[in-house]
Amino acid sequence: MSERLSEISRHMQELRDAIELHNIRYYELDTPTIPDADFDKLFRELEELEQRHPQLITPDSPTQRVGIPPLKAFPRVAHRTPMLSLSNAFTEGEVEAFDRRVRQSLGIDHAEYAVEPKFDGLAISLCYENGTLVSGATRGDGYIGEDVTLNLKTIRSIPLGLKVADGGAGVPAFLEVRGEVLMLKADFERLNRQQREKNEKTFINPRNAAAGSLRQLDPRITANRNLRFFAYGIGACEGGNVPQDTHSHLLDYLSSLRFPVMRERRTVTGVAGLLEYHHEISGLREQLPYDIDGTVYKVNQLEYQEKLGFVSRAPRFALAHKFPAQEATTELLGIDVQVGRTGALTPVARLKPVFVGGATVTNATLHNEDEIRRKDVMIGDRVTVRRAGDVIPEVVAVQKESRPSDAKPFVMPRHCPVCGSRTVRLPGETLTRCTGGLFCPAQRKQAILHFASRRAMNIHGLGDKLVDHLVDNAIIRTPADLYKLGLAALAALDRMGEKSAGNIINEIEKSKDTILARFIYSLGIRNVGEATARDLARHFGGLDRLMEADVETLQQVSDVGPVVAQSIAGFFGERHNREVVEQLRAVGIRWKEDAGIQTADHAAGSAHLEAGAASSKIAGRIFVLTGTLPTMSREEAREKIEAMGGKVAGSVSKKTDYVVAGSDSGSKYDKALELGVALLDEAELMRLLQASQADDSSTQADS
DNA sequence: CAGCCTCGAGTTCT
DNA sequence: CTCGAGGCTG
Repeated sequence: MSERLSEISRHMQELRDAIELHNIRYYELDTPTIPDADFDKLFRELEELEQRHPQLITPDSPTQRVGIPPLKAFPRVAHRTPMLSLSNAFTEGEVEAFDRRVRQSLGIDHAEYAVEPKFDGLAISLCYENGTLVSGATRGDGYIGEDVTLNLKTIRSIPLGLKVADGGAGVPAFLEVRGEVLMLKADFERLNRQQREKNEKTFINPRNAAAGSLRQLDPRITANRNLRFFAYGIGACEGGNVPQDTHSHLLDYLSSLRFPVMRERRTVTGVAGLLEYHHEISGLREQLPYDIDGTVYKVNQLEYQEKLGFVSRAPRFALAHKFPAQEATTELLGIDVQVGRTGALTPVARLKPVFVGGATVTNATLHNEDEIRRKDVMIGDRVTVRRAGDVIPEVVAVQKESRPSDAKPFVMPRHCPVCGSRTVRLPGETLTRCTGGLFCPAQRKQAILHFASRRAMNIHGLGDKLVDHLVDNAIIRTPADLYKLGLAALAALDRMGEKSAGNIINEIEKSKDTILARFIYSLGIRNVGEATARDLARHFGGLDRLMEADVETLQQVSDVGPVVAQSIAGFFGERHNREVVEQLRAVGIRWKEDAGIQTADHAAGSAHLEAGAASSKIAGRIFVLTGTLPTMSREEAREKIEAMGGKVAGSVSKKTDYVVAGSDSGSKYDKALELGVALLDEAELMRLLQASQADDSSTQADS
């Protein structure tokens, strides 16, 4: 045995030496002597041996060099001035609104704009000190980017040093140039051809190719990718003869420093000028050598720009006018029917895979029967597909003129495709439902998944594959059964190691400590979501009081009307449900109960409001979160706001007090502008939170 | 009773 | 994110 081991050890040393040799040849001498595939084979063999004999791994093994995620390989750098995103407009109406706001704020009749195409590439920032390029970084989240200086230096159109025409006196002490790195369409095609020949993965579009190329750890690879750079603005600057009057002069200046500046830029006046330019560029789109996704408008006078300032994370003086979402046509291969947690049958279009808006789309929801009828969709049709809101695929329309003669209409099944129970569509409802209830495996699985979901009992690692397996093999039937699972039973499943089985058992155990609101939500009572579950928990304070409440008592809770009350009473009226709840309690799920506030719900609510509102700008106020915040998730922000007694709503209305906007915020941001709701960014929110926390503790200390 | 505001539910892809 | 529908308010 030990002799065999020493033999293996020797072989591993040979592999290590060979790999290192090829590594050096490849990276330093640039003359690889064996094909990449053979190299990979050696590497994999070593990896396998190391996996089997971990005690034989040496610290100098080439396998130890890799495995560091490339993301971490680039140092993070803070931008001197944040790289903000632009507000988007999709319609002419939105562009008109933008121009109106600009004119009103400035008190002028006609605004002049610097306009240019919007490149579909990566925003970067280049820093020059005394005329020398010292660093370059990606946009990142706008505040912190990745330092990719070495890679940027390989881009030939980026000047490494600045030569000022006036003889050198005018070189700025510091200059930050902003622009876009991109790959030309032709270079993208060529690169993909090469990648295919080398049997390496191809890129989806020029933007991804540019991003991938810029983030190579080996600058030599970047150098071979033929990336381009175009400047479009200036961040921070000190000294030099940098123009102070207009944006277009700034671009002329950058051009004089030999930065590539796009040829299609121009200045126009008023909405008419903006729209005409947009139209013109749309027409040119196909012929341009690079991808663009719209046009950018900036108020030309720098003085005006300053006056307009910023809202949240976007300048008020600029707008990105985007082209409409790209559409594509494909074939509708069939319509499947999915069964949801509440038994709702949802028709889903199976499409011949088609590339739209940056992703390959194969499925698209058709929502319900009425939707299918409205769009007159038949199986076998050619359909137009687009990604709505840039994410969710949607069937836009049917090309009726090319409908094949054998196209079949969709018929909502009379029986559930999963359990065979009858399906019903109640009069006045749009949804068709399976009547199988928890007898239906689809509904049972969804119920368990809902129970375990993050916002309910938060059992990490219990995904749909595992639930499928557990339910199909009759290992569990109800959420309560989860808590009776043994380690042995779980580890015995295929593809489930001892370790991951242990992790899940652990997570299940952890979930036993919870709060009443989560528990109520986790039961999956129809029409009772997170918000209602919280209201119920607050009102009743204990589970027994909730379970015993009749329809009338339930309706005393705010936001609970006859329909919701009936759902709740109906749920607890079923013996099966009461049994599951009993089992869950018996198995050790626990939460704190209190007396609740069964009378005068609204009075208690307003007392709460008064207590906070006296000193706080948060308690009782309604917040809406949108976009990606720089340092925390929306979820974290919500918790912080709620901890201070604030309320977080899902949509913006007149009642909204604050909209907290991050980057890439969407329609909610626009709505906030429209309604004149106060906009905050993350930093402002944090300040607000801290201020009211200070108030809170001082008032508490006083009393 | 109408219209507005919220909440619930369902969904896709990387 | 979007749609539908429940609940509240004027």
